[in-house]
Amino acid sequence: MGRSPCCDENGLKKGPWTPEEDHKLVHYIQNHGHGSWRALPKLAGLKRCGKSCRLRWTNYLRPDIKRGKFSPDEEQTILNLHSILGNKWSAIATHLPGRTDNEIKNFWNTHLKKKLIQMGFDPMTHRPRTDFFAALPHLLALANLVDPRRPSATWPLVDRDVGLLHQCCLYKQAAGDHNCLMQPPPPPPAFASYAATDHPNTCVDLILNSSEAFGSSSSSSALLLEPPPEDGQMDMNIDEEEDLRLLRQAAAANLIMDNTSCFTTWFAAASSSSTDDHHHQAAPAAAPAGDISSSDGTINIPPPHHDHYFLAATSSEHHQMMSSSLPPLIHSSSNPAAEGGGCSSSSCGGTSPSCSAASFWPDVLLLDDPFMSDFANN
DNA sequence: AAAAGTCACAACCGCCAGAAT
DNA sequence: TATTCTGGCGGTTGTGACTTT
Repeated sequence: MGRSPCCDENGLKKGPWTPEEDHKLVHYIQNHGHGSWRALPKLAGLKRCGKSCRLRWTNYLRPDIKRGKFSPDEEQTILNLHSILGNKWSAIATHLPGRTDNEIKNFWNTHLKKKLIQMGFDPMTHRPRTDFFAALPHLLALANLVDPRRPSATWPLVDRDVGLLHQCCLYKQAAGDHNCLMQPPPPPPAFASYAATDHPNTCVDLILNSSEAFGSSSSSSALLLEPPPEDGQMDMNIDEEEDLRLLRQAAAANLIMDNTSCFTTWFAAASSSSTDDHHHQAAPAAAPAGDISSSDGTINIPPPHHDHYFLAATSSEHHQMMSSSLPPLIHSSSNPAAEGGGCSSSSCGGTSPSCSAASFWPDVLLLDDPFMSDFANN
């Protein structure tokens, strides 16, 4: 029962609109209204299909369109709405006067999506990403930081790594563990200012505590490592075999951020193939080039103050508890867009999380926005 | 200065739902 | 009821502008 595309007719122009065409279209609609879009081109003297005219008008020529950069408020609104509505650009656009769905969609695809990814969030679910393999190069760099026996130094750090740390905190919060010392660091790109403050959690602290986040703070199977000497002088001559042994031991014991098995797998893989990546030097771990976004690309890490350094182990019971206490991947109840359909099968794949757009943004983001509050209450 | 790469965004395409016939 | 028309939507592409090498 298909019908031919509206632009199949011979002689109809496609491509960019000329100023003359714009003028004809605007002039006609101002005088007559658009009426039937199919009939409009002929009446307005345009060699375009009605659909092209409608898009040109609604996305570009309409007088009430606000052009220019999106304000921070608009950006936040889009993030909030997208976390609930998903890719319902037209629905999102109704809450942003003067902005078209096309404009919002473009802004999302070119800015916000990348921003979320960089922060370690899945842009579709708004939840922390779990595809740790994708971050493997960064995590390999972090592996050097994880080793508390390495001397404090000026370590390069990338925003994405901070995003991963942010994930750790969010997961821990989601797990309902209130006993952890760790508080969520601000996510990047606030990292530069974060690093410049007297925030009690240094990067090393965060990493160490993040192991608690995914294990049990009362775990009896914690793998204790040697604390640094009292004078703060650390052994620079660490035996590589011993180092690798510890790493493998950690992986084998299901350690470190292990609410996803892939991270353990990563850890095992990293430790077994890390002779090139896991140097034992006083020099900082090399971070991927071009990814450093803090002001000078570095962060000063003071000596850790823990009595013991440990890679917290997770008992299988606790591991299970942690997994079950995490928020579900799909919050369909909070996402009418996912429930009500409207996603094409090609883009959503039915039950794909990309269709659910479950919100995992902090509540403050929701409460700040009157619309979001209303939405949440209804 | 030129080539290559990246970004931003206008425009197009195909599909869908509802209205009209 | 079946078919066609129409407007709308979301995904994708093409291309010019800009940046980097």
